[in-house]
Amino acid sequence: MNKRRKSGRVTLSDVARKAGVSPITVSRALRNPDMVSSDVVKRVQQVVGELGYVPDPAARALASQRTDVIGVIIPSVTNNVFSDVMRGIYACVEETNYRVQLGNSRYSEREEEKLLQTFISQRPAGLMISGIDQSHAARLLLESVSCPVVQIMETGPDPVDMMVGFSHRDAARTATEHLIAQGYERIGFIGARMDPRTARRLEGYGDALRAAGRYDKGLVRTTRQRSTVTLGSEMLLELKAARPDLDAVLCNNDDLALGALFACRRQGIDVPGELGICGFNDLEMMAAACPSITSVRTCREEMGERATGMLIRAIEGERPAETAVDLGFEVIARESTARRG
Amino acid sequence: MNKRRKSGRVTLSDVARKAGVSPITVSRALRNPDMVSSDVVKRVQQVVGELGYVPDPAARALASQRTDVIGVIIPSVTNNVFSDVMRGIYACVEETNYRVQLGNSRYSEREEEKLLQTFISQRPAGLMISGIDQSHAARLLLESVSCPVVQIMETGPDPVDMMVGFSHRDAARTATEHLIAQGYERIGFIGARMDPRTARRLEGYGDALRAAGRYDKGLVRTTRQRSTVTLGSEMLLELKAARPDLDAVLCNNDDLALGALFACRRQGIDVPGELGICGFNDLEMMAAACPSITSVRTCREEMGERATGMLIRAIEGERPAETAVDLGFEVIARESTARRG
DNA sequence: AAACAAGATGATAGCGCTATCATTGTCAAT
DNA sequence: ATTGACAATGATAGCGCTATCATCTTGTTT
Repeated sequence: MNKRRKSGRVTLSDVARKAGVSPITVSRALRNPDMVSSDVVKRVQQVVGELGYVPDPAARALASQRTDVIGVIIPSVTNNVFSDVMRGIYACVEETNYRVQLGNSRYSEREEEKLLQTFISQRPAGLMISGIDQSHAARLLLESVSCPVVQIMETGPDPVDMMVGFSHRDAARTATEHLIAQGYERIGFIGARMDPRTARRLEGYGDALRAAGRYDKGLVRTTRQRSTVTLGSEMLLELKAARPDLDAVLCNNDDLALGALFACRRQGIDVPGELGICGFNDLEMMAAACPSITSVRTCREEMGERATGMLIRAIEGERPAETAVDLGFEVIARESTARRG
Repeated sequence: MNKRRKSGRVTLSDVARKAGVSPITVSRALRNPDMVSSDVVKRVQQVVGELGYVPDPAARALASQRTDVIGVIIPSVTNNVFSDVMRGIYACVEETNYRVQLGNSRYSEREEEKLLQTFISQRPAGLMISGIDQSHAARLLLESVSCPVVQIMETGPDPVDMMVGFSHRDAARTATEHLIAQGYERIGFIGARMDPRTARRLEGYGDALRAAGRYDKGLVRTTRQRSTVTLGSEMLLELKAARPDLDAVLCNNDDLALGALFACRRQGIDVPGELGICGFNDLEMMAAACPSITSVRTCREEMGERATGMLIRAIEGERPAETAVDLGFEVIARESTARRG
């Protein structure tokens, strides 16, 4: 009777025994093959295959004080914007040995701090966090952590470590300037889920209109509700009812823009003649819509990829020269704002 | 000079020393408080707070042979359908101590097997996998694993362990019958990303039309491309060009349906008069569209929640009575198929 | 031939936790 | 008073891996 636990798992020692070398040599053959003669490496790999050995990540983490985990904290798993970023992250990570651990802060600072705590207790290889508006506590945690960190989605001064994003404020300003250039005069703003990025877009909208001497806060509608297409319809109708002179609207994101478009169709409001509509993010459907919808193209997938690439390079000791990358944006003008076109 | 490694981390022993008890007692106070006197528990918790102790999951995993990880394998992180399911999963998991580890198989069997292998090496507390069409190797892995397993998205005979989903075939059949009942006669099908679930929907479509004596394979268009709104427009136009007598179309999913709607608008095809359109999944935007689009409502979020709940209960030893849950579906009739209504 | 560097391998000792069994103290039953 | 049952706590020994230092080959240098 063996009273000791034992998991029944094939271990390094099993491989070592069968290959006729010591366990530590097997470890080296698998992790640092160039420290071991090439025929030993070959023999070890053969035995690994025969026995179906799979390393135990927990044991490795405990012994070496490090893991292959890249912790990613985003505020929403549902939002299209983040799922595009995730796609970029997975695309980049999948050809490496790193694993992604996803945390969902649900737009809550408390939740974010808790997640950070949990992640850090796992000694992650790297951390990725969305936004630049961490709470003080979260910021301290991030600064004290010993692994590389990338902030994504935005650019800003004073990165914790690295940063990949673009300026939401500039993007919204440019989009608003586009509406002005198209000859629209009373340009509204509708925004849902007012997170810090959305707030900065609203600022950019304000910048452009103030510069043109046309800012009117009665044309702005925001809500904390989660943004949906239906909500876009409702908000547009509400704004239009309150301000019948409204002749264009900058939407906080594409869902709202699509909702606004449908509302117009339903009410017989001509787009772009009677009302111009501009979205934000340029989801794929914007081009397909009828009329097609002007939007601000942002490189979401690329953002995930670049951030992951930088993180992995930093983990492996090659700190990139440029630690803050601005991926920019582009206003894609389409039918929905083609008043003079 | 201490040559031993040491991570600088606060450990159980530090807490034990300060609280004046043995490490194992601290462990018990935290994991099984009812095995320890209540004042010791209180004292330990106090010290944990003062020292900021956070348990090391790797050490725990190694010593106890188990983790709090729930492995989830889905084919796509971008697809709206899965992100709704994910939302349900996270909603359920976030109030527990389990963690989700997400794996993205990208619709590849190889990838799925690899992920399964990786997950299993981590001794997960439970596994969730989408679909019922695992490869033989994956099936063997799942059957040999010692933790509970839930298959989601579909129902079918012969679950590995537990199952939560609905019948895609029945759903598509019912949707097709709805089109027939609305008086449509030449009903087409457009489908992208032909995964097993999509294939079963196509079968359901065929079932209904064959039963009505109206099946015509020339009315079916499928592609392996990933589905997008733009693709929906293209496929509809192509099908309509090839078969001008087409008077309704069942779309494999809502993106395609939306694309089809936009294409009709662009071509001046009247919906629902000249063409009926039915989607699948009932994404939120279907109700907001103009005309609103008929679709098959599926309980994606609930599916994630139920599956996670069942998994956690099984992990904790309470095997649910019902191991295969059919969540059903509902055809939501809207304007896009209201030819007689 | 002696001395040494570099390369390959091994022995040892943990990483931070928990399973297991052993010990102690307490109280009711005999 | 003696016994046993039970509750609370502790001592010990790993879980499967790798960091560290030690040893043993080689080939190279003078």
